[in-house]
Amino acid sequence: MPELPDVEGFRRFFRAHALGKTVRSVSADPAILRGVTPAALGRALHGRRFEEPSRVGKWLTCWTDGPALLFHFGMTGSFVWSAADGGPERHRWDRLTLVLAEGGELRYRNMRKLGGVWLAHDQHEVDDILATLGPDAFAVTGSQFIKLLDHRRGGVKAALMDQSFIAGIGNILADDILWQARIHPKRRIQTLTSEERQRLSATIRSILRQAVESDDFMLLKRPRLGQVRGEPGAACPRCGTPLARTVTAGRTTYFCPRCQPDIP
DNA sequence: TTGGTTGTTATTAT
DNA sequence: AATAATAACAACCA
Repeated sequence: MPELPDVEGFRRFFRAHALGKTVRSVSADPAILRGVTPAALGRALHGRRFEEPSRVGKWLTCWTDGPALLFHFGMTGSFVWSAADGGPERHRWDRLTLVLAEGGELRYRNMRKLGGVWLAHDQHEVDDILATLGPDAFAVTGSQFIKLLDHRRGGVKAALMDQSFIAGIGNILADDILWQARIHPKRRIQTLTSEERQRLSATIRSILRQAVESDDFMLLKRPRLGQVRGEPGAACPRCGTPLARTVTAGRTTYFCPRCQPDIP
């Protein structure tokens, strides 16, 4: 599922293929566009040149020398590049295709229709779309995060997944982070010791850094919960204890009952 | 055929 | 007011 490291990969991908390139034409599935029609999007982007794309949380903002395109990848979104000569054919789930004047097509593919594509005409409109997001989970400093925790009550996993609290962490990453930091997902934030808060902060930074650098989170060599989650009879990669399964904020949650004891 | 999956939003409850 | 729980959305897979 696209979480922060995946979207950071999409940012680099977009940059590698579209930076400095000019839009010749756009074709779009209206079902994936938010607040703009395919025709209006085509008019807004025609002849525009892409500038440096930026990311906050799971959102990607692709600026041109005019308006900006914003992407959210939902649970199944990705980018596909098709070179001018011999690239892959268009696919039924390619919801948006940017045909570039210099050759090639950059496609936004999304099997389902969660997520979407927005058009913003200026910085103010971009800010409006991203207004509810908390600070980016990878950009936030340790002391900023500790301060955020001071003002948050309730379950720790629910907070990590709350995009308005901190942006970029989804269900899979949250489980991995809490397992690595040895904190039970349902621990109340008020009950976390300052040592645990520090450990949580450091773990977020370390896991996100490795995930972003590895380019492919699933290939990370370090022991991770994500390597075994979902397997029948899954055991903790650290101690071999059978993993426990529960539901938090409506999402399946795996944790090690031995490494992550529940302290009320 | 049914249930499970996941990110976000909306709604309702605490 | 803030947090929690739940359903809804979409579409595939087992």
